[in-house]
Amino acid sequence: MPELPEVETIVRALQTNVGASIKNIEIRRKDILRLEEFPTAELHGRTIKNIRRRGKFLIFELGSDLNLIFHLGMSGRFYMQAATEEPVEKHIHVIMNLNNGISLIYQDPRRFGGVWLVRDRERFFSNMGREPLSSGFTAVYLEGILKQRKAPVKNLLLNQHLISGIGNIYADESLFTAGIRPDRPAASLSRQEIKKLHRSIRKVLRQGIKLRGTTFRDYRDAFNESGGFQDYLKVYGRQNQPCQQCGKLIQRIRIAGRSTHFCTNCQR
DNA sequence: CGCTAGTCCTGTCTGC
DNA sequence: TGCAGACAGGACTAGC
Repeated sequence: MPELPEVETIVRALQTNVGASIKNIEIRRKDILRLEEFPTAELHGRTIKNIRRRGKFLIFELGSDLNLIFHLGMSGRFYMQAATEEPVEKHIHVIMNLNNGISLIYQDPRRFGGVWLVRDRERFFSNMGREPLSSGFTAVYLEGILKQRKAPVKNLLLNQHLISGIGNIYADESLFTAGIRPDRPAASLSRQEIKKLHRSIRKVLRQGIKLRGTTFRDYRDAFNESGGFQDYLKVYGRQNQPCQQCGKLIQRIRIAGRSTHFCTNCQR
């Protein structure tokens, strides 16, 4: 469920724990661990040097040689609570108790997410596409991704090896803002359209972050609170409702197995 | 190599 | 109220 703006929101809230150290870590479900070797003993006593995001991944830097990395999948949550509070909810898989009295809780009912313990962070992320809000994500880079490819443009926006962090909601919203149908073959976009799409992606993601993410169903931030961007969605989840720009009913189709929302009049 | 369909899992909502 | 079926902010993979 969480895409770039949601993970970014969580990371920013967790920053208050930088400098704290890990008293202990409780792994309640082993199958959420994505590595055969997962030496939890190495985590004890480690100081959290930094907390950051890469794409949809949440990274705890525990020194120059160790990173604890989470992916929230479709249904994952990551939140803080006082260590004195009992973790009562279902599907809590990891609890990290810090020496500042805070417990960090990782919860994921569907278990599409995962946890990694990674020494070489560069290598772990070597196959990932550029960050859409970084200076490296230019219109020229986007053009390079889209040209010569006949897959629907939306598929390519969702491909984490090409661009990191965009998911189903922000793909649909970016394409609406750009006025481009999601099922257009990528190679059919003109240079002007690519420029518009590039600007739209950045604009929509920035707005998503500013409003602290989208709570469409069950996303919650690190304080277990809802986001605000759901009130500003133009197409996602608005099938059969009138387009706010032209009044035509928003359509829902299926692209690459994902439900896809767009306006047949405003997007061409 | 590019692309699509199928798969993993639990919870929730809709319609009969 | 029960129950079946569809669907969900993701991402691998097998196979064409």
